[in-house]
Amino acid sequence: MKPGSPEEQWREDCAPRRVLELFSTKWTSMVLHTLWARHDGCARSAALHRSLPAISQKMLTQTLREMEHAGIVTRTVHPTVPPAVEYALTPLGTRLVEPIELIYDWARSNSEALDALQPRPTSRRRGGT
Amino acid sequence: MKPGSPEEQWREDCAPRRVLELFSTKWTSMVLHTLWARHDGCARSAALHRSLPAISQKMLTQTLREMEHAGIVTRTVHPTVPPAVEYALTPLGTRLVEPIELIYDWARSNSEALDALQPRPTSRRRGGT
DNA sequence: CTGTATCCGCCGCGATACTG
DNA sequence: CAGTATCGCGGCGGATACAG
Repeated sequence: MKPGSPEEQWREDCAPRRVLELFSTKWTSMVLHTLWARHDGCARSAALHRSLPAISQKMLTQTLREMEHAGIVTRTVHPTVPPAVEYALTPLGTRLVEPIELIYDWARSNSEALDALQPRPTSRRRGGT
Repeated sequence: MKPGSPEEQWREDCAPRRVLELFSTKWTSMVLHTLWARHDGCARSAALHRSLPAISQKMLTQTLREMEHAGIVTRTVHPTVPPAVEYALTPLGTRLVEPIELIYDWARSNSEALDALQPRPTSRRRGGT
């Protein structure tokens, strides 16, 4: 235990926080999982989009850009026409996949227990009767 | 690979999505980590608050409630005066800690690489000059 | 000590339209 | 095909005040 630095580890700019922020956005983990599980770590934008139809073009690009910036994917532009852009997991990103997959495994292993819970009393309606 | 269910696994109400939503809120992972790493899986509200001074009372309660609802912590009210409320990790929650800790480990192992990246070109300012 | 209620700013994210 | 710009809404989350 470090008596002098109880919570200093939670500075906004520390590595853990930076990573957590990645996953605080809606699509990061799904894009990461999809890229890895369904595209073997390398896919074009359109292919990813087909695997994740629910994501908007805007958020797909934005999410991938943040991931690129975090060093977990690379972005390669092939100067063809029409242009083709390929996203590939970096070794760093591949190592990040493992814990993410564990979370998915956890969720699936306990889906019964999770389903037994009420839908979600979260977010109360203001004008609710 | 399941050719017939390309993205049906991403229904809003499936277990993986439900879990991801937990971590899409700002404090869940930090509360989980803190409860486990600094309080041995069991702590009173005030103690947690002391370990995470940056969180507001409101968000601490709200986050813990969502975690309770997800079955990863229990909430025990001791009818004393003043009241004491104790939050404890469930076995389910304890198993969820592992992948979370791996993410922290990943972040710490690669903090150098992460630090080498630009601050964050994310979130562009709208009215920027 | 623990928790709820209210107000409110900020920004994540979707929809749409447009560029190369 | 890939990406950007813009608009608008919903809701996360902080501050504050109050209750048991």
